[in-house]
Amino acid sequence: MQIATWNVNSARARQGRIVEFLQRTKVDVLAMQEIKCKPEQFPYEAFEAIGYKVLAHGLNQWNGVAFAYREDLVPEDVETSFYQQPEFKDVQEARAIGATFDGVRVWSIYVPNGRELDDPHMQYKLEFLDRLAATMAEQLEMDPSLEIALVGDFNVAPLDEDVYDLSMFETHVSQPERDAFEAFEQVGLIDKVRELVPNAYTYWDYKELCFPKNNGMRIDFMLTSEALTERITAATIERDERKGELPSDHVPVVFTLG
DNA sequence: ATGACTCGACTATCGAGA
Repeated sequence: MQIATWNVNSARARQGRIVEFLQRTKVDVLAMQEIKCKPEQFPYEAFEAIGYKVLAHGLNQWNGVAFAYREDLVPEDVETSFYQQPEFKDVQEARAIGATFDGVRVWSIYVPNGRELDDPHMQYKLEFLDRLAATMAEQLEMDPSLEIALVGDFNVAPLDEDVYDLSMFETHVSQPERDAFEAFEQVGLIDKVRELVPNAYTYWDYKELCFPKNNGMRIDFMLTSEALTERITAATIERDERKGELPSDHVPVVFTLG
């Protein structure tokens, strides 16, 4: 079984590339972020034509998360938010969708952008990360044998090497954001992909030739509970997906289970 | 060697992304 995560930056604009990726890799489950549409606007036909079904959660043209999964799989216990997921201005945004595939609990997560260190969105981001870690901790305390994959765009660069030039950044690398990210490790969610694919970026801004200059960031992660981590046999970061026509600014991250 | 952001929204600038 293969699971992937990809911030696609619009499911409609990217449908051709997403379908080609699925045909090429044949991943079983693809967790998407930034689908930028409502469920009724999702381009289901292109996915169904190649044997994939879709679960989408989106409120408007912002955010939005989804799963594409092989049509023989049956998603169970679908949730479109996590327990006490924070709101911004009384709106619970479409930033989380969870479903169990073949016994693996997969969450597609799009962590809010904090914008600036003193922006209200930064407090929202930190609360979002805190609540998410607390929810995962509660579930793993009840059953440490759970196979959980918490994947998506975390909008945090945990290590200095995860950005091309530390002096260019204030957000994504701040200590509060890094502390909030480290909480996942403390509750038992492990970044096995980093061990298998060190020194790689997952995002390059569209602006200022960032990709040709390799001015990137590592902000997309696949965190796994201990039971699931033990099953991971391989991982890739699909850097070539940043090339060519109409790329997303993020690339897919993939792991394989034995 | 060059390039020099993209998407979706009340289609025309603008918010959002990081």
